[in-house]
Amino acid sequence: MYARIYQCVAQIPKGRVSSYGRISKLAGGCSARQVGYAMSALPEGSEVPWQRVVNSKGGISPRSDGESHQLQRWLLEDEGVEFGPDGNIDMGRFGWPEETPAPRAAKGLFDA
DNA sequence: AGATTGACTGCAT
DNA sequence: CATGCAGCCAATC
Repeated sequence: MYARIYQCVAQIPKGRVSSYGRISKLAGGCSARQVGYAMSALPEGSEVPWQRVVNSKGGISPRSDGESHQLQRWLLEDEGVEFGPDGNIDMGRFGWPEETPAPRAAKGLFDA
């Protein structure tokens, strides 16, 4: 069912993250909710890097667990993803796909 | 079968 | 800049 979503999530390169909305579009035009729903329904032993899926703010959405979101952040940091002071990820650097306006600042960050 | 919820998103106030 | 509301599609009750 969610195979499409899981597949898209699995396509996220290591050290990158994507938002529900993007995944939903990549998944075939579903809604972001279905992505989140799929994540909630995601089995524990899944090979799907659900941790790379974040909200539009590039941050982690607190779910029912209350602790898993911290684990998610930990996993992302372990992959090389850098979190901002607001607990958000720089979509200009780690966002995937890089369809962001890519301000010249982001380019500099890449080189930096 | 109808109503409600859901790890969301974007625009409007 | 923070809160509110409507849209989205699918699953669960």
